[in-house]
Amino acid sequence: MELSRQADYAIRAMMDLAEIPEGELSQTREIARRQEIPEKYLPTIVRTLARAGLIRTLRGSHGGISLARPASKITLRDVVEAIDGPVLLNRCEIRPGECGGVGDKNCSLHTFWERMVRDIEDQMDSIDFEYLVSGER
Amino acid sequence: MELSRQADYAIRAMMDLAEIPEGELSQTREIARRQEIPEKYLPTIVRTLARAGLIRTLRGSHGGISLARPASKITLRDVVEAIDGPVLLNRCEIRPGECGGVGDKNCSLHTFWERMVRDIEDQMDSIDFEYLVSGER
DNA sequence: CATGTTTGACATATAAATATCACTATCCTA
DNA sequence: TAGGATAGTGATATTTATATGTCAAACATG
Repeated sequence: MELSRQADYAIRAMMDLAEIPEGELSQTREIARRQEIPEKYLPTIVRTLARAGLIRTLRGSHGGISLARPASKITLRDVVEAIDGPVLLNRCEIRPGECGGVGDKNCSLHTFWERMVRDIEDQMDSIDFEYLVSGER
Repeated sequence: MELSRQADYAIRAMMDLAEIPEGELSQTREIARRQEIPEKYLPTIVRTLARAGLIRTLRGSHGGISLARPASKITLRDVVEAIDGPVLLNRCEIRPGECGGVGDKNCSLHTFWERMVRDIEDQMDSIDFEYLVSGER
């Protein structure tokens, strides 16, 4: 069970953006270099983040990208779900009622995963990028 | 963030085994059919579980597989880690100290992931296959 | 308004996970 | 001890994730 590499890259790019003063732009090439993300790969990730409304982009000379709203208003979960979709889908959850549980009884596994997903979501909801960057909230 | 399909299959196969009386054997083909796991794929997963010491196998006519120890002594974490390895590795954890945190300060992200991994591990430790199958502990 | 710079989009390449196949080793039973 | 049934193993195919490359669109500046 791992976070996808794309999500990891996205989180670090967002942290990089959260470091600079609000409203200023960074170039993806610089972010990639600082965060050790493949230079040619980051644009693909940035596009997804932009479509999800998490960052703003500006083309052209002196263009770049920036957070679409204050770092304190963007959570880890926002970023992870923008990239990977909902947390921890397993087949048991995708098709409720057909849990693969033997017989007709309720699937204990299903119940367990539901609780765990909720916990993970709650924890990721509680972490915003201002905290990640400053260590304070 | 998802569980790998292999781990999902492995968990359901183990639940299937936990349903039958201790010591009796099941055939992988039957397990695959009941749990809707690709028939040709399950042997690959079974092999990993056997090497991890979680199941016993017997070849030949009337052969099959069974849990290597009582279902109450096998946890979800045992199975998930046998298949996928340690939980939730992200690059931040793989290379401590090089968190991609900007500057030299401690990486808040790192701290967060550590806590979350511990929580997930604890939850998966607390669920054994007897509970999963019977709903009781 | 021409030029250089930077992102957007899409096509392609590579790597990893998932799934299948063919063949071998082992075991039970007659 | 021969035959059939079952798992073991490694090779191969397929699908998905990751990464790169190419060119177009937008923008600032002179």
